[in-house]
Amino acid sequence: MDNRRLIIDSAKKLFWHRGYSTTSPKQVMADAGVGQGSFYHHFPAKADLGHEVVQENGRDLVASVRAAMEGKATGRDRLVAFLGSAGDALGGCQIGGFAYDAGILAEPPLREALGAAFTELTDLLESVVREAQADGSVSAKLDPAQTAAALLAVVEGAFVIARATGRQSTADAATAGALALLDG
Amino acid sequence: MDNRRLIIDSAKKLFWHRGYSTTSPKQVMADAGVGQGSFYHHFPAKADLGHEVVQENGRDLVASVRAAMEGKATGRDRLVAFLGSAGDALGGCQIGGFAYDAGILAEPPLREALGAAFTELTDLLESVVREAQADGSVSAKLDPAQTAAALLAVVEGAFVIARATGRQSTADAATAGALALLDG
DNA sequence: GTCTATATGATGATAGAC
DNA sequence: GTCTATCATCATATAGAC
Repeated sequence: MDNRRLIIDSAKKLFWHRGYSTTSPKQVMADAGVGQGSFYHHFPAKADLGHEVVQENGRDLVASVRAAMEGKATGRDRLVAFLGSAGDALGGCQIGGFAYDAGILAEPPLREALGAAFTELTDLLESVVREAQADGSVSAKLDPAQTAAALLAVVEGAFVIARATGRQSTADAATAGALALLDG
Repeated sequence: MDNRRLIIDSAKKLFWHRGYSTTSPKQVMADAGVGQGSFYHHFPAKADLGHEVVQENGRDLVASVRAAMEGKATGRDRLVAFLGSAGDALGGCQIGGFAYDAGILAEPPLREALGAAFTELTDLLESVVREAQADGSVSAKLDPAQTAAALLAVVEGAFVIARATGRQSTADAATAGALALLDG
């Protein structure tokens, strides 16, 4: 119905799994089933679509992390739920791959949107670490900001390693190791 | 033989910092200071150069990790030295970015070389975790393979986060947090 | 808003002379 | 081994009709 929405949804999926620079407008049009005229009417330049996609994928990721944490009894359980984000790592992180995409980094608005998404995720995790320390499920000795950063890095790294090796089990090993350290 | 080396060295640097798919043969030629005739004489296709680069960057990374660990008194100190690999994260990991590059993943030989490099790093780290447990500098309760995978993931993730936010300090926070967990 | 036709430059090469 | 010329294809649009 709404071609603009069809374009964005296709681009979100394609930029996520195949990369921004390595996906052409033509591929997006084909996937969305819209013509060139429609595409360039809604997005004068590819970067305009990219900006929208980085923002939406960032929001989606934060929302899915919040959803995965919902209903968990302790702060530690919520952190465990976050580590589960790497449970299907072969497709790559919704936004992590953009950090290595020269086409994203070359465009200041896209770069800023990417940084903002990571900052929001870090802040969310830090607040959950504090909750976990408050309810006694995680050691009070840990620095909340650094612990949150480490957990986010483990998950992002797990995506990288899984894609590099082609084996999901390498991501699972990383998150299991991180959990053991957290509980240690 | 000299131009071949110049081409490889330029490509190693450019593919590392700017990505494989987003760097053209022409850019490599310009950086290396060689002409098209020379380039295609040594590397019939871009992927042939890419294969060489993935292998060399993998070997270089393993070698630099080994060098950083050398002379450290305990296994834990060697792991700390490895965490320091993310001390200059804004340029990206020598091989980590390839995991999100569609042009690398689409070529089986490049993909295999990438996976092999990660496997070698993981194996190296696992052996160091075992040494650390043997000398008492790291808890014997930890699973060596999972702990090694987690530490590698932290470092790879630190590169991703630093590039996404544009701030080295976000990588430093992640590795500091990981060290605290390891010592915890 | 969408269509088709057209334009410009880059990419990843190949051909043949030196 | 290296050079210059050439080439097909693709990426990224723009123009104007409907």
